[in-house]
Amino acid sequence: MGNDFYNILKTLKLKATPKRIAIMEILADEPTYLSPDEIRSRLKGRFKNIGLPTVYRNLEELADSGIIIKIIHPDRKLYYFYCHNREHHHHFVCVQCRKVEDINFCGMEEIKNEVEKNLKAHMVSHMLQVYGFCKDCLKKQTISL
Amino acid sequence: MGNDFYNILKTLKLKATPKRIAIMEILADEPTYLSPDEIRSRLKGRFKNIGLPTVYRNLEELADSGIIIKIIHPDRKLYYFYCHNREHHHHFVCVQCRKVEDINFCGMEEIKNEVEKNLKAHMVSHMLQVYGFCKDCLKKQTISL
DNA sequence: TATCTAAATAGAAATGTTTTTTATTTAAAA
DNA sequence: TTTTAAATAAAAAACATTTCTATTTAGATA
Ligand SMILES: [Mn+2]
Ligand SMILES: [Mn+2]
Ligand SMILES: [Zn+2]
Ligand SMILES: [Zn+2]
Repeated sequence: MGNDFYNILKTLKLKATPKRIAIMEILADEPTYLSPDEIRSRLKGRFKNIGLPTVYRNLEELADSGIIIKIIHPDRKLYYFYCHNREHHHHFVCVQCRKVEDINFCGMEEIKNEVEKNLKAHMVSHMLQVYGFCKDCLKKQTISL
Repeated sequence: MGNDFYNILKTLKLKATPKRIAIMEILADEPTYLSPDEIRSRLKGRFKNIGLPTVYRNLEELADSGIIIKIIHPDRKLYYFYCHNREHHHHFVCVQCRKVEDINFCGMEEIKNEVEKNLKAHMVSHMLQVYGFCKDCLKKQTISL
């Protein structure tokens, strides 16, 4: 039965509203990251009325709960992506076609060690993201490196 | 003579305007990251007229040239910081007092390997940032971890 | 199944950072 | 000095994101 978003939302103690489920379905079907407004456009095909604040609020909640991820983009806008990999990992983001791919290297141990032993600080979170051109975009030869 | 910002700007092929130099001096004197508007407030003490677009433009140019760094903050606002360390490195950012400290671990080799060998992609840039509470803020005991 | 309540929502309005525009000024090269 | 491209101030605009509030709804409970 594929992705059981209803039960995922239950587990997260969020009401399984049709719009919330639709947002997850849309993201899970999409191989690229999407902006809140693009997500709303897709929702318009399924719902007569849909408010942009609802989209923003749900995306924030779902990202906070960890079921979707927020892409930190150089253009400083918000983008979201559904990642099936439930392990801690990071992402390679293609700045041309918006593809997102897993990076299984993190270095968290070394970072944590540096922060806690050297700086005597407490690490709350870390972010690592890699930007570039993916395999397919390189093939298309539209980029001069 | 300390920091020779005039010549640094010359090297970067940027005009050494008084405001540009002042922005660099302000940042170099500051142990924390500053917002564009905070930088403008400090500039107001030195210049009668100073436009916010000028501050934004200069910060962007200086960050692009690599002489100052842009802090990617969870609050999604822009912050800038003058870092004296000219080696490639990353930062620990205290979300309470805004202190910035160097992290000398990067993992770029492993990341590059993963991106180029596994994903067959081309890496343009990467960002790594660590958020937390610094040593001093931990001492003040105002945080419950 | 009907009732209830906190959570979720639409729609409109506000927010506020960042960017654009244009006329003017200035750094620094010639 | 003269010249010119770069930098600037000021005002306006852009525009993504958030706030507000009345209404609706999911899902618990009787
Ligand atoms: Mn992933
Ligand atoms: Mn540094
Ligand atoms: Zn990690
Ligand atoms: Zn690095």
